[in-house]
Amino acid sequence: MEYNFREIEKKWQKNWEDNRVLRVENDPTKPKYYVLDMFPYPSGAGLHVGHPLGYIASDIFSRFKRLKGFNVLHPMGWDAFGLPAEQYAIQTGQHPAITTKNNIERYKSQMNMLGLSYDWSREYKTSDPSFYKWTQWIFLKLFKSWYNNKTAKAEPIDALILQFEKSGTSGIHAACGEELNFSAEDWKGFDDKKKSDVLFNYRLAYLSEAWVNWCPQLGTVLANDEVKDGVSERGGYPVERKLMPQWSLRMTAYADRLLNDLNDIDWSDSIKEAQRNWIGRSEGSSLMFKLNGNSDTITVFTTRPDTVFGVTFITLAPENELVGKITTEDKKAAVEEYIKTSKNKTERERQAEVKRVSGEFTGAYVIHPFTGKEIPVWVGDYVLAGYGTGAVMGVPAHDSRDHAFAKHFGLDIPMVIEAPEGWDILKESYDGKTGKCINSDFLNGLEVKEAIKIAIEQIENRGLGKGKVNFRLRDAAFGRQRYWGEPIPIYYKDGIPTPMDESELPLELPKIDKFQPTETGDPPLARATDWKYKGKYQYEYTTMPGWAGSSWYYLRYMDPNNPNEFASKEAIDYWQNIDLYIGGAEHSTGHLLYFRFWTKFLYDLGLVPFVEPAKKLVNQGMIQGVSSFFYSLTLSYSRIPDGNTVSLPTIIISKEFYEKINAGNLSELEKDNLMSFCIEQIKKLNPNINLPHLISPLKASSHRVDITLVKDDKLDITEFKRKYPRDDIFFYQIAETYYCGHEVEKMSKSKWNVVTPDDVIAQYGTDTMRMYEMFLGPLEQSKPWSTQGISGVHNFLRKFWKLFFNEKGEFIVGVDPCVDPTATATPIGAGSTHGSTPTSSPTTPTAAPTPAELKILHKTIKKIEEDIERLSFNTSVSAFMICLNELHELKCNKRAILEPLIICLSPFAPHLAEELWSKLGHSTSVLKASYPKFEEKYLVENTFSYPVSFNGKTRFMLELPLNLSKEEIEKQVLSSEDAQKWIKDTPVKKVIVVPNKIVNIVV
RNA sequence: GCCCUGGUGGUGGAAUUGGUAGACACGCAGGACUUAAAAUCCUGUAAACAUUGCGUUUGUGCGGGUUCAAGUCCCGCCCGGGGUACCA
Repeated sequence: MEYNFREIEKKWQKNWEDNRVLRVENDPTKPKYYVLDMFPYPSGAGLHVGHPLGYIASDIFSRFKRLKGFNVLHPMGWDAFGLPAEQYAIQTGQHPAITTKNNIERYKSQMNMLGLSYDWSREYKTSDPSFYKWTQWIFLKLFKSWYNNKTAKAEPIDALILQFEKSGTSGIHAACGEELNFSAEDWKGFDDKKKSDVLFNYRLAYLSEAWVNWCPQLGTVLANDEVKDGVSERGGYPVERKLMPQWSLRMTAYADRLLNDLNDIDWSDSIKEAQRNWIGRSEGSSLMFKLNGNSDTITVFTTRPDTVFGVTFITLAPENELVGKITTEDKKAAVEEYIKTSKNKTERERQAEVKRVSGEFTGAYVIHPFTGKEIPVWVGDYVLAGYGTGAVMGVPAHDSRDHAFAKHFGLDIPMVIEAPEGWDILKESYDGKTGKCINSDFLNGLEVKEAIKIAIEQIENRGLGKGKVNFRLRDAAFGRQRYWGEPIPIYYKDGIPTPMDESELPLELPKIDKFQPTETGDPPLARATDWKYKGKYQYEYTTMPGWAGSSWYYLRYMDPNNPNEFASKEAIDYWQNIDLYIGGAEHSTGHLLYFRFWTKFLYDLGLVPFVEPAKKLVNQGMIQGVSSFFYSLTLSYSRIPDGNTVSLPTIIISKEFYEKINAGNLSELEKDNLMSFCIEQIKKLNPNINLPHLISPLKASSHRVDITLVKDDKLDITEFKRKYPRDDIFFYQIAETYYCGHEVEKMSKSKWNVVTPDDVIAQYGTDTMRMYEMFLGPLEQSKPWSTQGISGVHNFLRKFWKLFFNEKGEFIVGVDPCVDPTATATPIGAGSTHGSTPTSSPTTPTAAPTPAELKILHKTIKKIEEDIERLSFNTSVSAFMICLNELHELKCNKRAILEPLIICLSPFAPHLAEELWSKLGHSTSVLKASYPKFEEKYLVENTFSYPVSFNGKTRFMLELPLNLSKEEIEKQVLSSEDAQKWIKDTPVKKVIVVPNKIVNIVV
């Protein structure tokens, strides 16, 4: 009987669905295991072969954990709010909900085709009001909380208000926008609006005037992690800085915990490192500089207070509000001009100009707090408004940026830390953190590390500032001027942002006629007519960003249909946090930070009993596409005297020609031939034209071609011509085969290099696809997609299948009543031969297994288990192949061996396993079986084949009993014939014996 | 620039704690079966030299080092991939 994967796979996918075998109950009697894939944003393109890599891995892992007796939660849902569907809506008018729904259907059918064991009864999408009700609910909790630095946790804002009423800000140590100081009386005197403004300084979800990343083309604000290289991550549109009222989440309050707790989770070093860098903790000190002849002060943040005697200027960020205040009359025009031009720069321009120094002197001076010297104050856009205090002390000798600035404007560069011998401080700053202080008064002679400590002490003693920690991490911009997101449950009453009551949630997205901003520049939600709180008050028009729902979605799977809570306490207590989380590395600083932040917040509120959402995180590598290219001449003409237009032919040339042309290596002869060919074709296309004047030098360009037209770099010219039926395409000097060039790139529709799992599955089946993706290499490694080698995996499955059949195609592995190593979960129904009828066979498949066979089996059981546990799926596929090769050699088809093997294989090739399992007479799914127990006794050997090496080079093998002592081994080895041959007359200096490993003889 | 990764046959990759480098698979070559092909099965396959056979030497990006022993550890470089970008 042939291995008919098409039939088998269809049959079992239907069976799993019909019998709801993949359903998971919250069953406290069983140990839990939570395996989660990062849920996808369902784009219109569907899944390509890169997507399933992680899904298959997590599926194998889940199925394995089930076999090991765990109650496994392995759900899937949809990150359904987002920009692409809305952009599409703007272009076509199709409601994003419809686009999203269609895309989800496609994704889901593809996932089912992959045999993924999701419990679809727990599915949801973040755009369901029943889901985003709880996203809004968490937002309200954030709104109603502040962060108490004393207790290091979020606390109710009401408690803070009580404190204000009692004692004002005194004794309060809060995470806030700016340090405020007011008394209880002051507080009581504030009107409602003022109180609201003050509280926004403390709330974890707050509204403020803030510098934001504004993307005019998308018409919205973006978070830092949504901006890459100064352009939007989605769409690649320019981003500029803009000051506007803005909802933000006070994530900076959690910076320390987000950093420290990284130590306790099993995530890859690279992700942890990326997060550490993103959070960017730096220790230093604040330091005040008094303005000369003025009561104002400038406070800077520095990590190098040891260099304070090397300060020769102060630089303020252009956005710093002190600039306007301190600039002297004569400098005003120039400074204002400078601020204006720097403000108008997009982020991209600003970044591109990093190397170019710019700035302007304000005319103001400060007094150096230790030397009393006058120090000029400058403005420069290398100083960022959003970091530290938006002001730096310029120490040109020991900071490369200050150095560039000082050099450009001719400021002093005095050395205060001893640089290594021969260092030219005028040429390059010495930024190193070792050396002794010089020219530094009380710091002289101290090492940098010690000097930093002393300097901070002095600064604090003199009341000039204090030791401080700064973070690069910014508060997360939370509002989007967009339609397709969760509405923010806030309305405006007398101009005061007021939260809705939790009982009034969800606040549903209103219907609107168009998805663009209004004519007056308001977000699309302003188009909703009669959309007012209690018919009276205007709602907030911005919506939440794409990452809002994904910051807590993993909790909803635990109790997805609960109308009363985001998830019940019982469900959360049972499932706890994610045991294994798999997804792409592109989320390392966005999603994964927000997701950790929200978890910590929910923990502070006592809503979840853990501080980290995912214990273990694995990033699957990207599967890249291989794009194909063809090459053509770029033809151009000199002006044609009679002014007629000319039709240009497309002349396709070989890769060699393309390279030669671009390198300018074409010989005169080649050039002439090519020219006359071109002229000939041009004449064909333009019969009435006199000789056109081709311009040399020749130019050539490359073009992507759909990879479905290319196989092994060979272009299918017939297909190509059929697809592009034009009479102006000519192949130059190409007779039969055209060899395309290729390049490895990201797999994407626009690059014509997409391979879908559908194609692969149609040809080889799901089980082959699953195993092949795993066989490609380590899960975390990126690799280009190639089907070279897929036949090896396919052959393996066919060979495995054939083990169960004789030459006549009859199923020959019978029911053997005496051996059932799988035991516990599924006793074999006595005599019930469900499926096909076992027949007797000359190979006696019911006979007892031999020690050799048992050894093969148990070696495999052990290896597969170990490999799955460390997510090394590629080596487990090899292990199966080795096992099969060995069984094949022994012509083994005994049930006692094959039945447990089916279980081992079932996480990888679940359909094939189910089919064989049922043919063996089982009436329940192999999903309900138990992973076979590994028995050490079958692997025990009494001899070991020692590799014997001389000076580290292996020369021969020697089989020796295991129970020999080191000395005996040495004796045996040295007296062996082979060893004597190698030793000859040279004296043996030393013999190293590592029992059961190796023998090394030094001569 | 900085941080993180990786670099092993013709190809994908294996070697888990310093202990037989190249498992497994693809590809290729040869053979069996076949009228023939496909499929299947068997054999070989790191390179160089030698070849009648035994073999010998080299070899995990490059250069050093530690060690009885290095793909694995240390130092200095080169190259690819990813992240980040004036963070004071």
